[in-house]
Amino acid sequence: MTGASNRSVERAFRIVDELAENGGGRVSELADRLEMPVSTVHNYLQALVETGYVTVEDKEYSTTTRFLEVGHRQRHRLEVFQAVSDELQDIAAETGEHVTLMVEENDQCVIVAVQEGPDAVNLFAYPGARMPLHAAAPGKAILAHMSDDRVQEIIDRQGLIEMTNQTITDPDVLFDQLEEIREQGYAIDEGERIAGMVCISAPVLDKSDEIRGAICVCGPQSRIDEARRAEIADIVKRSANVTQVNLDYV
Amino acid sequence: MTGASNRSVERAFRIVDELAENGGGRVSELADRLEMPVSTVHNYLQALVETGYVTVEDKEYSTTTRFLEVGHRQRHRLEVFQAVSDELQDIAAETGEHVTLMVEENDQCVIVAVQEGPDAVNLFAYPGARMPLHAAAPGKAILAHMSDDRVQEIIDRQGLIEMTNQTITDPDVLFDQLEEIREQGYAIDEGERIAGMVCISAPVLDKSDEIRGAICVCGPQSRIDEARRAEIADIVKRSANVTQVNLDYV
DNA sequence: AAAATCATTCGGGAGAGCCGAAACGCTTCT
DNA sequence: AGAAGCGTTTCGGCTCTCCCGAATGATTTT
Repeated sequence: MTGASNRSVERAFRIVDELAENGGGRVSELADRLEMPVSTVHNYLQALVETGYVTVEDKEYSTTTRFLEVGHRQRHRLEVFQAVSDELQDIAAETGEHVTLMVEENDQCVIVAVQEGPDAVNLFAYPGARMPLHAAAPGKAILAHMSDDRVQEIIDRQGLIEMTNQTITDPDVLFDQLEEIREQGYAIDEGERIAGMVCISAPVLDKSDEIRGAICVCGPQSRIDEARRAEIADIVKRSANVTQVNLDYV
Repeated sequence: MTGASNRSVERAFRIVDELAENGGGRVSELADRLEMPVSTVHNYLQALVETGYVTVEDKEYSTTTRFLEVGHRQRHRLEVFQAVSDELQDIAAETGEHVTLMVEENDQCVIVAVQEGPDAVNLFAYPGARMPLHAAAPGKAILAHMSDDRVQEIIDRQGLIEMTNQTITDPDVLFDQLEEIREQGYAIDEGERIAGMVCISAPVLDKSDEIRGAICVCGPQSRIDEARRAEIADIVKRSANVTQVNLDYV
C-alpha cells in the first residue's frame, strides 16, 4: 500500500474520467479542463485510441463500448448478481417500483443492477452509479453487517456527508440504526438521500454471514404508506433469503 | 494517425484486458500470462488501484464497477439507444425471442442493449460483446447502408472470417446480399454466426440516411419457420421506423 | 523446520514521455 | 481572395520516470 504510482496510467485514466463525465471532447477542450499541454493530451488520446478503449470521429474523442464489455463481464462473474437476477424482475413486477441490487466497493455503495417496475419513478440510477453507504437504505443494510470497527473506519475515511436534511450525520444515530436493522432484518430510509423518496432494503448474506450486497426497492413517499412499507419489507426480506440460498448453487 | 504510442498506457490496458478476460488474477499469474516482470506488473496494478478502475482484495486483483459506470454513461448518451429503448422491450414481449440493438464501432458489430423475451434462448450475448459485421444479420443490415468503398475498406482490414460453414466469405456474395437487403428493408442470416440460430434485423437510419445501428431478433431455426420470419421482419422494420422518428426527439 | 512460492520494496541506469515551438488544415472575417 | 484566427498534429532534444533484477518479507507447502 505504498501507493506506488505511474504518472502515465494516472493521466490516462484522468482523461478517460473526463471523457466519461462530459460524454466526449476534443483535444484542446480536454487540455483546458485537465490543465495539461495540448500536445500531451493529444499523445495520450492517440495511445488510448490504440488500446481500443477510446475512439475518435471527426476530432471528437469518446469512450468506446469496451467499457460496457469489461463492466458486464465483471458483473456476470459476481456471484450475488447471478444469484439475484431473477428475483429483481419478480420484485419489480410485484411492487411496480424501482428495484436495485447494490454492493459495497471502496467504501461506497454501488448499483450493480437496476430493474424498473411498471410504475417506477425515473431516478438517475444506472449500473455503476455510486453513493455514500450511510445515506440510503441499502448502504445501511450493508453497514449493519460489517464489524463496528470497519464501519468506524469507513466513517473516518469518508465522513457522513449530508445529502438531504434527513441524512444521518451523527455516528451515534447511525450505530443505533444499524443495531435496529440487524434486529428487524431490513433497512429503511425516508428521503435521506433523495428528498421525497423512501427506500426499503434487505441485506444479502452468504453462508458464513459475510455481507454480499443488498436488494432495494425505491418509490415516492406519497405512494408508499405504512402498510405498503411492511409489505415491501417482507418482499425484500424473502428475496434476500432466496438469494442467499441461490448463492450456494452459483 | 501516426499511431503515437505510450508504453505505460498500452501496458495498463493490456493488464485490464487480462483481468477482464479471466475475471481477475494475482500478480505473478498476470506477469506470467503477459510475459512481464512481476515487479513491473505489481507496479501497474498499484497504479491502477489508485485510479479506482481496479481493486484488490486478498492479493486478488479485479476490475471495478467503474467500467460499468463509464460504459453506461456513454450508452445513455448514445442517441439511438435512447430512441430504441422502449421498442426493444415491446419486441421482446411480442416475439418472445432474444432482441438486441447493435451498432458499428471500429469495423465491428457491437451489442449495445439486450432484451430477452420470455422464450429467449440463452445466448452468450451481453452489452459490449463484439462480432464481425459480415457474419450476422445486424452487421449486414449496417453494411448495407454504408458506401461500397467503406464496406470494401472494412473487408480489406478485417477479412471475411468464417464463423460457421454458413458464413459468407466471398465478397461478391456479400455485396449481392447487401443490395438485396436494401431492397427488402431487412437482413436475415441462417446460422452464419451461430449454427442453428436465425437472426432477422432491420437497419436504423437517421434523417440524413446515415446508418445508426440495427435492431435484431434471434431465435432457433426450429421455432422460426417461413411465416414467422415474415412476421418478425415486419416487426423489426416497423420498430426501426419508429426509432428513426424518435431520433428527432432525443 | 525447511523449502518453495509469491508479494513487495529498493535503486541506479536506460529510455520513454514531455511539452514548447512550428507546421498544418480548416473556418471565418475583412 | 487574402488574411487572420483557431485547433490539431508533428517534431525533437532534454529531463524525469518507468523499468526490472535482486534482495527482502510474507505465506503456504512439504
